[in-house]
Amino acid sequence: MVKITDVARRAGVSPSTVSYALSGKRPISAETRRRVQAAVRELGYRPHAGARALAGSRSNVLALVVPLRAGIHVPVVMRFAASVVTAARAHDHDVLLLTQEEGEEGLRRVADTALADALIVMDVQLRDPRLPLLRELDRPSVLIGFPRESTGLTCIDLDFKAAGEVCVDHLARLGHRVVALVGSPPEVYVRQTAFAQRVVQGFTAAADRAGLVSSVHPCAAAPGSALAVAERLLREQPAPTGVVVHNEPLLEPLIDAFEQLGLRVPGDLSVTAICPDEFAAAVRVPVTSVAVPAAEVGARAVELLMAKLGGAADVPQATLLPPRLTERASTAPRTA
Amino acid sequence: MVKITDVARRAGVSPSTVSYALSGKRPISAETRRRVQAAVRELGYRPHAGARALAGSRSNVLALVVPLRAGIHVPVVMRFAASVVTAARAHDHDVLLLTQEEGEEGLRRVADTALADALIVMDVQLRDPRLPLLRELDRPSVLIGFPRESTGLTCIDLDFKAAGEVCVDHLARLGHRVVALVGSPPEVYVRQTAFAQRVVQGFTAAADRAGLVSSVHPCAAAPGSALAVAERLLREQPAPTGVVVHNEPLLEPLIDAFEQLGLRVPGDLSVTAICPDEFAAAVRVPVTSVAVPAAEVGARAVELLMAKLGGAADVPQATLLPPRLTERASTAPRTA
DNA sequence: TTCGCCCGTCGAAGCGCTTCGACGTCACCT
DNA sequence: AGGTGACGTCGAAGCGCTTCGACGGGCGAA
Repeated sequence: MVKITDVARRAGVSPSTVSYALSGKRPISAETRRRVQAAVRELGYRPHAGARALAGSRSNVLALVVPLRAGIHVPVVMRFAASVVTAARAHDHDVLLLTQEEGEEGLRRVADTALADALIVMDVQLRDPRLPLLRELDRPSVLIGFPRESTGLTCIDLDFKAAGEVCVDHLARLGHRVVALVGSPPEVYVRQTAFAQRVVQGFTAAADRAGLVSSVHPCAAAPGSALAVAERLLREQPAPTGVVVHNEPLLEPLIDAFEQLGLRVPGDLSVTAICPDEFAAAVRVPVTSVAVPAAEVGARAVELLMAKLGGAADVPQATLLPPRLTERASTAPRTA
Repeated sequence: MVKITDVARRAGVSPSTVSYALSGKRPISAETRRRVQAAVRELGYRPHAGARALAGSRSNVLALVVPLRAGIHVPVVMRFAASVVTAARAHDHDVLLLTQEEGEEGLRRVADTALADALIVMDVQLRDPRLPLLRELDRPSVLIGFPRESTGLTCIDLDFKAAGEVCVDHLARLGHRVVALVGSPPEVYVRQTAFAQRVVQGFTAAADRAGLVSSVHPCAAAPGSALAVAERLLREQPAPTGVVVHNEPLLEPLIDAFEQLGLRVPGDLSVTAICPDEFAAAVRVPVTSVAVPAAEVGARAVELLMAKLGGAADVPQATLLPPRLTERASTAPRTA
């Protein structure tokens, strides 16, 4: 293994000079820097992560807690995760993968052992048991999602409440008077998953405000459940003509189910969704949707963390990304 | 931060004794061990990961390369990943998440910096560019998947060739004479992804052996592509009565498409799949399938790695899990 | 009783890096 | 011409842990 002293010898300088030349924490002459870099290249030098972490008290590792649990849609989660990894690498950091099951103990472990020097937590619940821990931990953290009480924490997410509102407003503007929300699986609500709850709030509030009749239908992603919900919706009195879908895996099957029941989308029924754009655009009938900007959220979560690690005092506590609705083929003015 | 000297003082012993008491690498009296453990608990001691890695030249971190690229089904990948994380934790290791894009450079980096002390690589291609690197690296690695030439490497996976054969044999036994394989998206084959190629080999070989007419259809997971493939299959002369699906997201839509075209499953058409059991069982018509045992593969990959890290000399180079076919509702004897 | 050995413990060295204080040199100002 | 910084570099200390060799005391064997 080639170490910093090897590089120093080869470049004809002291180890500390090598360190400074590489970190830029002290001025080093252009000539010396060049020699050091040449030596690094020639020897294939890579600083030892452990040694660096010990001496510098920075591991350059971020811990990411991903929810791999019932009811959450894995491809969406992985979009967030992938963008976190990419952004972290851009800041010369690596990402440690923690699962939800590790829970608070896992967070405490990576923090206390100095394995990671910052944490990113996904799948936040309204009253999340991890919040006290995150507040007291000496390491900075960022939540992707908003708990009920977020003071003292740094949170970022799409404004899901506004997203629910935007969908309803869009349907209302098209003349729809009866709307329904096809939501995430029941267990997601039972757990009080923040983003799911917020969509319901926004959906209901906007419907009330606009004087619409509205209903909410949590919905598992089981086979045939699309058809079941579709039938249930059509039996309602009055029957909805506008539907908001907040359940990625159900989106396509649901539209199929409607058509199977003799309803045309958007002819008889307008559908909007809250999901990543790629999903909405890839459905057979491209769906008007509010984008869940996973890539942006992941990247900005990392930026926030880097700012906190850098000691910035002005890191915003709350970052709510405004919803952006893209009209596609699944919504149309109400007929008759 | 509480360190080993704090624990030592509290327990009335030397730091080295604490270390030995915790690692068990030297005999320590029961009484002393008890006092050390008490001190650890009372002070909430956690060894510093960096210091430990530096002194012990073991980081207790595994690097996992996950493929988040076109054509691969994310939920399946994450099953592997989740089981790797769980198994790693059971061995007191953590998991560093690398994406495919980081490529060879990423592997080399985590190995050379001693960030990780072992590697797990997924999504292996028949002639994978990473193989030379993995062979020369000083750190042990395990591949989930088999390249064409695997000598000098440790690989584990479902025996996909046998899986393809088992599916065909099952259909042949039911009397089907014309079979089709609905495979992964074209780009997966273009990349020479090992498991996809192996299924094709097994499928074709078994069909030839049994004297069946067979055809192979790579198939993207686009909207409406299920219907397109279904139509294409039915237009063939002779038309297949047995179908093997090796494409998770297409499984349910494909069956829907067949029924939409007037074919009953399994009445007119038998369908088998190669996918995790949970997926096959969750389709509207539960599908006879060969299980992709993601949990087992992930766990055993970690076991193999631990054996190699432990210096075991007898770690098997190749572990091919035999296919296990479960009959469900989607296959029946050929009628007429 | 004495010798030798093993068990349990200790002290010290050292893993590879960062960082702090110090020092020499040179340019610039007065 | 001497004083004053700033610049560029060096040496040494130390991050928290593991591990090696050594050592004392107890025991069994001779």
